[in-house]
Amino acid sequence: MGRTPCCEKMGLKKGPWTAEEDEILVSYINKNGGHGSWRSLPKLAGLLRCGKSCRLRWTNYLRPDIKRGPFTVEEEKLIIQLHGILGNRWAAIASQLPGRTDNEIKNLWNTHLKKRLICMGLDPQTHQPAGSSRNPKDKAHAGSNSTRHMAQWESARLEAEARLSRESASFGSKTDSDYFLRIWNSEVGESFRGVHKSANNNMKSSSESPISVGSYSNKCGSVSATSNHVGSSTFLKEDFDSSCSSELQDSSDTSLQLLLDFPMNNDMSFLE
DNA sequence: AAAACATACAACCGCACTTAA
DNA sequence: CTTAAGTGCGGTTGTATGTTT
Repeated sequence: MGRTPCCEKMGLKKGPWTAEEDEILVSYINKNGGHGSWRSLPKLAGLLRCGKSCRLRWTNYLRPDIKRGPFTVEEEKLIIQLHGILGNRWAAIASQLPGRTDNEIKNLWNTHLKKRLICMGLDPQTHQPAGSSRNPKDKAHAGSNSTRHMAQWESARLEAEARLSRESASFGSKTDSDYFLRIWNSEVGESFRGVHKSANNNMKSSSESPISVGSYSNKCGSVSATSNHVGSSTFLKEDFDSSCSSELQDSSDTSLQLLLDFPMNNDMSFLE
């Protein structure tokens, strides 16, 4: 159907935003209690930018709730975990990291995290050991990782719900279970359930489960325990030695560990 | 000191999806 | 139902900055 350009291209500015432009955009949005129509915003605000550019600048940089500064180790771990589940769905991943934008996460992934996975000998797309899916058949197979994983998710969800109802009277603080349910009920879980739906008919019980999350954590555990060629991948030692072997310090670590250590054989004893 | 190279990140582009007429 | 506008998203590029030679 052929899209028309979002704006007249002639005479509109491109490239980096100036402080003046930022100020105009921010004050316009503040004054009007929102951006309204992005398309008409530049004209109304007096900016020589297209609406798309304004939206991008606002959502990725000027929004007041944006958390700037370096990513924490926990955030990086979470991104890797979520990427294993969701793939390159940056917006969905960003929705689990308050104050972080999809663009920021995408940049982090492309500049740091992807390399780390490669250094660890993992395929950054499938989170499988590199070279394990050279067979073209495996390419199609890779798409079913989440399919195989969904039974575990579903089981874990049911377990968590049951456990939560048991514990709800005695716990006021965050537990593994409620964190799991929070994810399950979030966009991530929603996305996963979407996969579940579409793949439901193809679902077969599988004894082995080389799913992304499970195999990833296992790989990390074994690598950090045995690898002699860590080299530049300090990530392995610093992040995963601590996360895989030391005491968990807080609920977020615990929650992450829940995902990292997701069992590969439907053994849900970790929930007990 | 300067050129070459590498890295990080903001911004752009185009496609896909949603919604309203 | 069809069509086009509006918006969101992911891939990619351009440029500023840092590092190495």
